[in-house]
Amino acid sequence: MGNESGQTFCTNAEWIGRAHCDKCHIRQLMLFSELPDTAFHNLLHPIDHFIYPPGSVLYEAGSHKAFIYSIRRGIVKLKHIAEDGSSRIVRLLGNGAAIGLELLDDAKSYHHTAIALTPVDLCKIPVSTIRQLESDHPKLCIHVGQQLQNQLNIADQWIIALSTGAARQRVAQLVLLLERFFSEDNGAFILINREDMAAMTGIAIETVSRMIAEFKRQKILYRFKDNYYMCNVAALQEICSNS
Amino acid sequence: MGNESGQTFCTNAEWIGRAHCDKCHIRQLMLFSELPDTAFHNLLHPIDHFIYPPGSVLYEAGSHKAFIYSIRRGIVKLKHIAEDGSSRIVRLLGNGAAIGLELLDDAKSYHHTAIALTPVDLCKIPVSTIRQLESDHPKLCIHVGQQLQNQLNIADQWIIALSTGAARQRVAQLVLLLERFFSEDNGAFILINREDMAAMTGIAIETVSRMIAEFKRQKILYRFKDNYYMCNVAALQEICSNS
DNA sequence: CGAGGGGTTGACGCCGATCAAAGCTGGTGG
DNA sequence: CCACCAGCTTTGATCGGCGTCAACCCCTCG
Repeated sequence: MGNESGQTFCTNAEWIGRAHCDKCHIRQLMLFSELPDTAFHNLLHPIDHFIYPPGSVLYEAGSHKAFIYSIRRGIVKLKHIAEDGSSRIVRLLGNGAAIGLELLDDAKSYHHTAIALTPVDLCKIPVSTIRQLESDHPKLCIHVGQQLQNQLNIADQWIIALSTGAARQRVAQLVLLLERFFSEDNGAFILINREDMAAMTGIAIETVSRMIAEFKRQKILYRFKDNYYMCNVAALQEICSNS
Repeated sequence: MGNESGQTFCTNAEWIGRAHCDKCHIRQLMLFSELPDTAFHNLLHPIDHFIYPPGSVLYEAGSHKAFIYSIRRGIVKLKHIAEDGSSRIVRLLGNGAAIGLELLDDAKSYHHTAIALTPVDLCKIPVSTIRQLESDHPKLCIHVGQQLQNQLNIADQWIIALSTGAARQRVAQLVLLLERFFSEDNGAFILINREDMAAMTGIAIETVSRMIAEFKRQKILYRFKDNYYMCNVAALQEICSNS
């Protein structure tokens, strides 16, 4: 329902350069933690490092690329687009997450469309490179498993918290989720737009807007600076648990 | 919202015996496919084989057991129970699936309550045994990954198909799901009860009942024998795609 | 035969989808 | 610097769908 804003022109990623995993200062947070530095010499296909602006489409559902993406910094939404054009966001993923892992099993194509929600700093890893590293270092397999388990936990939460109950409760859960996962050091977080909120909760844009506006009027949610907001966690939890 | 029917008395599993994985005729379908027969000699803790009647609780969310379950035959529902007693089913799993895998990562406790929906034939595998096998046979790790990827796919479908759209569409999707995954050789499948359908789709029992009754009246869904039903797949798909 | 549990159906009221219109805000160009 | 515009958000009005409460049916089991 409605086009992805900016999708048409924002795919201009900035290439930062060849990735140097052996010197990566955040590797312990990423897919390749625990691999020795030497693992990255003599890779068949190189790993590249990019920064994508918000709105960039990293990949589209059904397309046949062959890359896994490891998110260094930023937020990516995984979206399902139905034939009738309506869309549903099934997951948000942030720092340290890996996306496109379905290629390692099904091999055919991506299951979702991945779009940058914020500026996204990531490494683009050829599937063949993953396979090479996996065969040299079986431990990598464990980390892939952890990534999957983590995404499964997120998916379950999505069902339980964002897809269950009345609209007010779902939106409250959504704000709590943004607060928990995406707030900066100061505790403030970006309020994503209403269209995305609607696609995350499965309710209409106008209803989402009404709920958010209501929270703002009640000072449960208030602007901190620019598009950064803060919220009253206890009040939101109260709303969620009200039958 | 209502007790689990039969939950109170049905936990009397029948112990079939010590599992002999090396002689298991369906091992290629299970978690341990591709492991050599010798892998199962000298296990620290034994693997047991059970049959649970419908309604049995395999484990409860938050409990601290230390077993993975590999389903040989039957259907298990994974359920989340909220503090207010309402519940949501997040997944159905059938032949060849492994449940309780979260113990391999988080280690603390189960994330859901697992309940047998049909008679369930399964093997109960101590976590320590999985770890032993994993360290001896890194390949097992790949199969755990496949299980997780598969469950992630199911969870995504749950969000997209069962938690999105109008009640009629969700129930149609649910019937299609039962038909696809759980029909027998003759194409018939068990119609689960309305309470479970409601917990799967997040809509009220009465509304589910109305939709199912409507499908029956329209002959889109009809009794085959006992509690086995068949359905008109094309008609249901039509209902799903009607905006 | 009665009791009880699940399924179905009816009545009613509210929540939320939809259509419509009016703010707001940031960006652009005169 | 201001006017204008486009896109997003908010708000209003309306109506249908669905949750809720309640009654009734059907089947099974004691």
